[in-house]
Amino acid sequence: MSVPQKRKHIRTADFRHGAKLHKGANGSHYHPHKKPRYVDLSDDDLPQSRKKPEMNGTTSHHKMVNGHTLKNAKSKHERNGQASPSVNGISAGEGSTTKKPNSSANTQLQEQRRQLPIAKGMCREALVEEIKKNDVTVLLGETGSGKTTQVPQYLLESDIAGTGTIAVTQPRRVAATSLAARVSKEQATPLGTRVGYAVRFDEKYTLQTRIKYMTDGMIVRELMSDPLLLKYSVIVVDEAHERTLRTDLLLANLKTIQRKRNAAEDAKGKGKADKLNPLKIVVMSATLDAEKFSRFFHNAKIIYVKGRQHPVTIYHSAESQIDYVDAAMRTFFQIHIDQPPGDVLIFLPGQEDIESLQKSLSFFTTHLPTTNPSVLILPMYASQSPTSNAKVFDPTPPNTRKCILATNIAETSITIPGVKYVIDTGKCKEKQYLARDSGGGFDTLLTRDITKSSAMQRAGRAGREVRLSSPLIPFSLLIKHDTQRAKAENINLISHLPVYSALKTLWLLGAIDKDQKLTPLGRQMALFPVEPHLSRSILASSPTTSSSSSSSSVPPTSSQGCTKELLTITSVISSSSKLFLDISTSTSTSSSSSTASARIKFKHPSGDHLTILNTVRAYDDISSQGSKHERKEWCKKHCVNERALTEAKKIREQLVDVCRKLGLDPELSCGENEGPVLASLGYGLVGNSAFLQPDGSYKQTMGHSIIKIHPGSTMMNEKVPAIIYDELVYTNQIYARGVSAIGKNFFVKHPALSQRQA
DNA sequence: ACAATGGGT
Repeated sequence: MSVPQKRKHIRTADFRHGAKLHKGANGSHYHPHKKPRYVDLSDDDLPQSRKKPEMNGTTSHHKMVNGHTLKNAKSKHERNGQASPSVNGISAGEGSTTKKPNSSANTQLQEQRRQLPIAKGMCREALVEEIKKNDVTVLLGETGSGKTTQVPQYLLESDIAGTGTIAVTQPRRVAATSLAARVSKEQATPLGTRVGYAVRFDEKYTLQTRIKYMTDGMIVRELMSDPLLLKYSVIVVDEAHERTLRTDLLLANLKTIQRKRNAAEDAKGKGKADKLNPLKIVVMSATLDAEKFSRFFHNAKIIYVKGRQHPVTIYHSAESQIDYVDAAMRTFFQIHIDQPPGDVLIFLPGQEDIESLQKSLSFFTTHLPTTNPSVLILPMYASQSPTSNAKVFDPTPPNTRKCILATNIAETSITIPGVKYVIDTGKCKEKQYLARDSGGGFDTLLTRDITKSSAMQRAGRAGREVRLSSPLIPFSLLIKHDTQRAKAENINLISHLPVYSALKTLWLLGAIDKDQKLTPLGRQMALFPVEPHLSRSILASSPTTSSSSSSSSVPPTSSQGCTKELLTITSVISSSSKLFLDISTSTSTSSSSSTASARIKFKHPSGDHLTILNTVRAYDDISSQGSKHERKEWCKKHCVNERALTEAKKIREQLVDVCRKLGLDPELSCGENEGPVLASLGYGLVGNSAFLQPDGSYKQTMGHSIIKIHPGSTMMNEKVPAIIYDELVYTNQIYARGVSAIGKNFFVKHPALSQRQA
């Protein structure tokens, strides 16, 4: 089989997410000119050696010695398993610690556990031994090795965890919940007892829970109330290679926490320190990034675990696919008509593509001869309800082929039973920051090609894969191209720009001071689980706090409190789904007018923010009087998305809790006098402001870009001297979304802006 | 003159 060559991308996100902005748990802070104390985890120092193994990365049959441990990853070639024979065969290690099966289903489950690569040979013993010996262990496990489900159980079944909880962090919600369900079954205990999970708005665990799967964002939140994470005796950071800001932040904090806790343990005998339980850290990664994590933790031991149980056959499309949705559809039918039973998983970049493919698939499947099995199409993406996402795990009905259309939500750590074929469009979406200096100054969400490790992860979801990306681009050419680009744009500068920009925003909001130290205001802001500009707006709505904490960069406070209103508006803005729905079925002209009329009904002359407030107030009126049915009808009639409102309500409850903790009155209301609402929003959105230009467009106050008001805004046809907006979206032009008119005077008074204009 | 949204709290 030929070795497919895959494009190596410069990932802007890696620069943005570089490990440089981290604040240590001890309050240390970022200095742009200082080198970080710890080894840089970002890709800036990407060694040449990494590229070479990657070329072999997609070969389907990795041969790796089971349980083979290497200190500090010195011999990289061994990882490609050149010709090392596998030493399977000795199925030791399952004797004494295995639970007694209590049913035939459980017997089967335990047999499956024993068949996992990680359970074979001496792997389990070696693993437990190493983790016992070392404070930090880096585990490089290939897809399908079983590390995510088994390692926590091994830790539990040995005495490593003591009486504490084992936390296993995941980058995705569905992964955390479905893993907990799976491992619960393997432990033969009800979900939420011995094995549980915690994701936002949904948790199932008790104080007795020993293994807790959770999203990394969740544990980062817990860090604020429990800075040493004393609840946990072992923290397993899974999918560490995903490298988001959160995982980097978590790893940086864990290093500090471990130093404190384990030092206290050493000093215990001398009676110096309080009794702190020591912390074990296990970092699990599916890619060769393991070396970086090892270096970060003072050359922690790296353990390699062999991968998948069944070889994956990868088919590439013969040529580059431009219309990848169409290509995915044609590939699906090739599989459906020619191939034996087995469910299909299709990876697509976003909701829009998923919906469009769903439409065409369901159209064509109804026209198939009845001799074919029927097709059950199941979409899966984060902004869909958890219940709908959970449907993909249901068993496939008889004489049916399940076809799952997923974003990268399904990329890691989930196993969908029955999936035998994966069709990968090779695309994903990612937020990228477009630096001010290159005409931007805002985030973009663009479709791009996936990375090599993503491709491997996706392939790992099944036994067979059809990949629609083109393998024809010569690898060497791309490296050259990337180097040129890096040179042209001055890579070092680029890597720092977003950081500077983020710091500037925080400074503008008063969250950090000139030395980049978190201010008391910033500390309060961080407690709210919303974007900084929104938490700043909430705090501005309470007269007492903003006057007491106001620094020189903050204008005088509004006289009247309006926290109640701000909580409503910011929770709706934070919701992941849109408040107003467009019914874009067949009648395009009439539907757009009906959406418009729905908005006009609640439209507030000042713009979208108070329109949101009007809508929620109207909805609350209806729900307090009417039945559930009437409420639904009302939403339908006014093109209001009830899911956005229910999600906003849950977010609002969280925000209310934070307010109470801070001693703010969440009921503080300005009633019908809505002036203070916009004034408060202005505090947070000061960087998101623009002035009217003679030609009717707007120009950023804090950037050079010309922007237009988004056609979905109530302000679309209005010409006002100045606006604030929630965000910019970049499509053919730069559009401002969530727009309100604001008095020009507010900004003239703002020191940060007047300074700039002077 | 025309609307593009991955993942996480």
